[in-house]
Amino acid sequence: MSEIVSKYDPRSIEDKWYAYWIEHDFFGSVPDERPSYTIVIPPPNVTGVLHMGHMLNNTIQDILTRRARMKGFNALWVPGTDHASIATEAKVVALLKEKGLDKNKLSREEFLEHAWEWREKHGGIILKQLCKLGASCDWKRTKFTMDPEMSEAVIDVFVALYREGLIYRGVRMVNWDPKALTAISDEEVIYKEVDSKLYHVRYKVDETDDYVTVATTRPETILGDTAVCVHPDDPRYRHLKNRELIVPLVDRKVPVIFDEYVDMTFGTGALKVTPAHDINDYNLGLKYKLQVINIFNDNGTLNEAAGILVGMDRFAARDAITILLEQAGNLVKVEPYQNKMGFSERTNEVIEPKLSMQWFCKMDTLAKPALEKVMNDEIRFFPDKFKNTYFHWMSNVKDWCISRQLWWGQRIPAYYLPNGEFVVAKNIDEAYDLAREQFPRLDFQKTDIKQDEDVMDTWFSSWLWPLSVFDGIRNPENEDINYYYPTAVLVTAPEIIFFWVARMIMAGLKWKQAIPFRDVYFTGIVRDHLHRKMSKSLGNSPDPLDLIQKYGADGVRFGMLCSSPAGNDLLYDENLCEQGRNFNNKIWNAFRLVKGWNISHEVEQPLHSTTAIKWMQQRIAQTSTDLDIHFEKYRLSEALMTIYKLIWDDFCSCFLEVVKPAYQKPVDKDTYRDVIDIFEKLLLLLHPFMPFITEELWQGLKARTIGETIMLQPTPANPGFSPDFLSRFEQMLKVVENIRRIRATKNISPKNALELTILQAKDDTDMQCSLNAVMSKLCNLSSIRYDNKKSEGCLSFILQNIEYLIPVADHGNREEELKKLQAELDYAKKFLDSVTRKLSNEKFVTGAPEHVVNIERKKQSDAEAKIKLLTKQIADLSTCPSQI
RNA sequence: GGGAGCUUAGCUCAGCUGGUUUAGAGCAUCUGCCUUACAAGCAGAGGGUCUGGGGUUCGAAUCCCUAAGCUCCCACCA
Repeated sequence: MSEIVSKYDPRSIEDKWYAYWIEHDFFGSVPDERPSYTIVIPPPNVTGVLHMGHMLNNTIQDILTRRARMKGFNALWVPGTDHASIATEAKVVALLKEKGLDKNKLSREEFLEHAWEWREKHGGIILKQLCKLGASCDWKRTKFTMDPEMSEAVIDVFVALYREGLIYRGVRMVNWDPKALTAISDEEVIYKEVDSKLYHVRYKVDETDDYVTVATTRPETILGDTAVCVHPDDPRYRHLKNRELIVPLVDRKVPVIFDEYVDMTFGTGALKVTPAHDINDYNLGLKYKLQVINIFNDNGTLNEAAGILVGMDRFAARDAITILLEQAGNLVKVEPYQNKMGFSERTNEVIEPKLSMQWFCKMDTLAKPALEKVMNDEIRFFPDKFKNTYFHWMSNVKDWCISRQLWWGQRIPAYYLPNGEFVVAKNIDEAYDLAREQFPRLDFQKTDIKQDEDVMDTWFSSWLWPLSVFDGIRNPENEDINYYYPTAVLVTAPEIIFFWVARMIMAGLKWKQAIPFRDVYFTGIVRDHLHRKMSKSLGNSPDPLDLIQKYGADGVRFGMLCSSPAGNDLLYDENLCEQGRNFNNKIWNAFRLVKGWNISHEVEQPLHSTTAIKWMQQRIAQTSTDLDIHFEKYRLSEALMTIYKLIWDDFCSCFLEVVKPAYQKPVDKDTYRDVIDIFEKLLLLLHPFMPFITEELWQGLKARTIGETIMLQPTPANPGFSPDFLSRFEQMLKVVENIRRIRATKNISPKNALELTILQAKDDTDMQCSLNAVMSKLCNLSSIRYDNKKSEGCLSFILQNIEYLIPVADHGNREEELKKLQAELDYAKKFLDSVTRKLSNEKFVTGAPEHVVNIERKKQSDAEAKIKLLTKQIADLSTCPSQI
């Protein structure tokens, strides 16, 4: 125990306990008889550095894991990182550039060496940062999506799916990233609204002096035009049947085609067709067998096929072409135009639709069962509104482009023979054997076989994650996979519901015939208090490690969780962490108080303590029940708030105030024992949310032996509670409040004892005596008297139709008192009115259920009684000319 | 263009199948206190016609319609 001071200092404590937990392997898990509770981490990119989104996401996972552990599950949280092909490769390329190295001048092997070196050096940063947060991952099980056995599983899956016909190779229009020089999937394209221009360009009709004007946002693609399309019903263009047009600048003759695809109302109703550079044009090209002219190099510059401006970048070419068109008199007009453009998620480069040979994974047969499992709630989404999103996407799912023109990743296991034929196999040896078998007449050596240059999409390894971390692909019946799978819950962001969540469900059903997780908890986006997304470029994202340094991991965890129901964005404000830190401090000081007491074996346990202990125990039992419900529904912030109030309001503000001994007096041993016991239970309930301070105090509360930890204690047993007792206690606290209000308004020091008179027949039941004892302690009452008539010189209040009197020397302003009473009376009358109106409505009395009517009747009689009392008070006060 | 969701106190949010709701919480605010655990605190107080308008019902924050504002997702409109 460090020196006890009034300010809690997490820094001296957190690292110590984390090291202790690691040392004793408390996070570790191996299969046993207990039920399993598994979470696999959404693997952060190896390039990643901890940001606020990770903080939120991983705090939630840690809370769920720790809670499950204490609930008697064999809980396992599997950590790991993702190789993130594009992001990492871009990073390594940039780093090499700094060193004066050009990726293109390196061999594949050389580049990969650099990449691995980079990942050895920097790849684990984010996981170390998670330790600071208190993450209770089983680090011995840390996986990386490019670990040899993980990669092997990916290759196995590719080969198997290929043999089943679910993976195929084909020429398609793909989203090309001219900066990263790779195709990317539809999900990696982000569409943004941009201000651009609509260019109206005229094409000469061959063998006439006529012109046709088309509207385009991309005049540079004119160089690749191979047709102009108009609507068959468009009267403006009927005369163009069988005509040809001349493409400006390149003087190519192209046909006019007629297709209903064209929107007659847009622009001039004539559409230029560039099959190589637009998906719709491509489709038209297929339909009308148009020539396909690719005018771009992979890096987005014009190639030889463009004919002019060769080598110029596509955007520079746009300006150049515009000028050329204008000079030739073919630019009719240019107007401002808003349209959506696709950008690469990774490089933010404008996507270029490009025709290329790629590998695809067929989705429809995989998607169908995966859709069902969510729609029938076998997999539950929290919040469930994401079911709609999921349904929509899964019902219209398109094939997945899984090849990437990169080096960092699992290389496509397709092997090409010199003549262009290929086989798909796990490795070169198998490929060779297979090729021999399939092409017996071909003459080739093993060294003639060349593996495909491309790697697979990162998500093609991540979709296997819940299986592959347990080696469930290569070894489908091993002990781990059968014990830990399906996992309990996936905690992730809604942005990757298609990238990842949907595909994991498909993979789980395909390879293990079972769902990968029972629940999915979608976190929101972390925003600043101005509702702006936290981002590097805005500079509004605090460094989580700085926050931990300032407020402690427990404080930050509190801040993250305090206001973030599933699916809701978290409006982060440093103020929340401050609240968390204050809470730490509050608990810390409660601990100081209790541990500072002298214990006496002679003193009897006072009645007020006995009563308060009984109450506190029952409040804990009641709260435990609430917590179970909150956790079941993933209402984590509500769960935290529930404990927060239990500790701050009930335990500190009320309970400790009752049981704490008078100044410099000792506490009796029974009370001490029970207080420690109660404190311990509270720490257990709080532990999943604030692991460090709870461990520190739990260790200090009683003598513990090395190797003990709060982490592995079971949550407190729930002995049940009496709602009647709790509500009586609650009412007593209302009396306390009123007495305090009188003290506050009349400036009566808490040191001056007061006499309380209750206008009621004497109640000396055990229960009432107990409650009175507590009340006396909390309000510093010298006596509690029962009477049937009012004495002079008192201030009074009414609760539950019982009048309470406190004698007060300074009687204060009678007018003011009258005014207050009158206001209270008015309120009561109005209330009675509304109740009476309800009750005199025959339809209500006959229509409403009996218990509802009874409630109203009770309200009515209570209100009547209250009015009577208030009226009497007012009469007393105004007839008595000068009280006291 | 299609779809989903949101709008309750200054802020962030609860409010489950309509009925102990003339609406709760935390934070913030205000007042009084450096009271012998804690000023990162204690005690007390104020604050909302539940976005507007209609409707259903004995009864609506809750269900329906409608208007406005905001947010997100999906889609190949040049």
